[in-house]
Amino acid sequence: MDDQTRMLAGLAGLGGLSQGDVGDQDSVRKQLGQPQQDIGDILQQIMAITDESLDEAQARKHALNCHRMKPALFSVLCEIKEKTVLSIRGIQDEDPPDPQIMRLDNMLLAEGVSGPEKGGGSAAAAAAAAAAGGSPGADGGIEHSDYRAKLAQIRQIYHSELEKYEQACSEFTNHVMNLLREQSRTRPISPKEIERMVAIIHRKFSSIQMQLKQSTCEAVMILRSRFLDARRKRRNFNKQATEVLNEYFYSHLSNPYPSEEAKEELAKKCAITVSQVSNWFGNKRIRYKKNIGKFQEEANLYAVKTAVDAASVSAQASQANSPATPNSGGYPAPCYTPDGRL
DNA sequence: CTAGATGATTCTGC
DNA sequence: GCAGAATCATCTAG
Repeated sequence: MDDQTRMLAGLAGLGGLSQGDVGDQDSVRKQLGQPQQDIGDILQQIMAITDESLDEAQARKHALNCHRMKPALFSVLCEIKEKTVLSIRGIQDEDPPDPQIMRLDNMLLAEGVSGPEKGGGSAAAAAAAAAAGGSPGADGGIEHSDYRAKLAQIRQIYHSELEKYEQACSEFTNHVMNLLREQSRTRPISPKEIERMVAIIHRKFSSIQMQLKQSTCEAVMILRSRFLDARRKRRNFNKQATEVLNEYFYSHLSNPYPSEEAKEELAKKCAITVSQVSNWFGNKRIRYKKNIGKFQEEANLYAVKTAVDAASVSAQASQANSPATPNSGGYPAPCYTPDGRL
């Protein structure tokens, strides 16, 4: 039995007919005794509403609302609705928060785009600046503020777009809700259905929002990578720092592995970080080993230097340890004479 | 502009 | 976690 027949049967039932009498629409019409206002006509009128002007439609709607058959039709619709809603239920279960959107939210929060205005942004910028390496000076500051400015720009665009979406979403939701409330006078619409419709709309808008979040994340990543690449924008250590490091290296050539304390001391002397000292020694060891010949001259130079220093120190305290390398094992020593000549 | 130098990063083995 | 090695990206002298 299709819906329309069921509806007619329902109406017939309401009109005091027995089920057995409901054979076809004609018999219903006959039994109702209203040939000029039969159900088919009413349905026809409902269908035609969409083709009419607003005023006509309003008038027609009013006429339908006042029609004596309206409550009966309404209850039949309710009955049909009940069935369909039952079949729909279960499909539309509450879905858990989208992990994708959660990931994007977390990232935007961490990058200081969606979080509180001051905290995250500058923190992220500071992190980027810190990652840029302990290169002290004006450049770090410029990069820092530049990064912050760019991030603020992204943040602003993100928020204005988000606001637009939210506004559009709430406007659209209101509009749909009003429409549904209005329609609920002519067809059965439960508050739950309205709720579900609102949820559907929100889902649609949140998928749009996800696109916004995604593109914002991409923008942040591009910005970030640009600034993280800047960490490779290195500065050579100044001459004095290189000298201090070389002095230590060549005077400890047998074991050019400064202890943690020695590294700290060197870092302080050279105004660089301990990890930079480690990098420097790492690079130096490998490059020295690879091409001892090339470093020979430099090695001799520093050997003389340390020898001279040692001499002046030993003049004051003859028992003091000479910084000159005894060179027992470890890296090959440069060949030099005690007076500094090759 | 280019080659070499140099600081930083990444990968691998211990 | 550290050191060695390879590699990257930039700096710098010519």
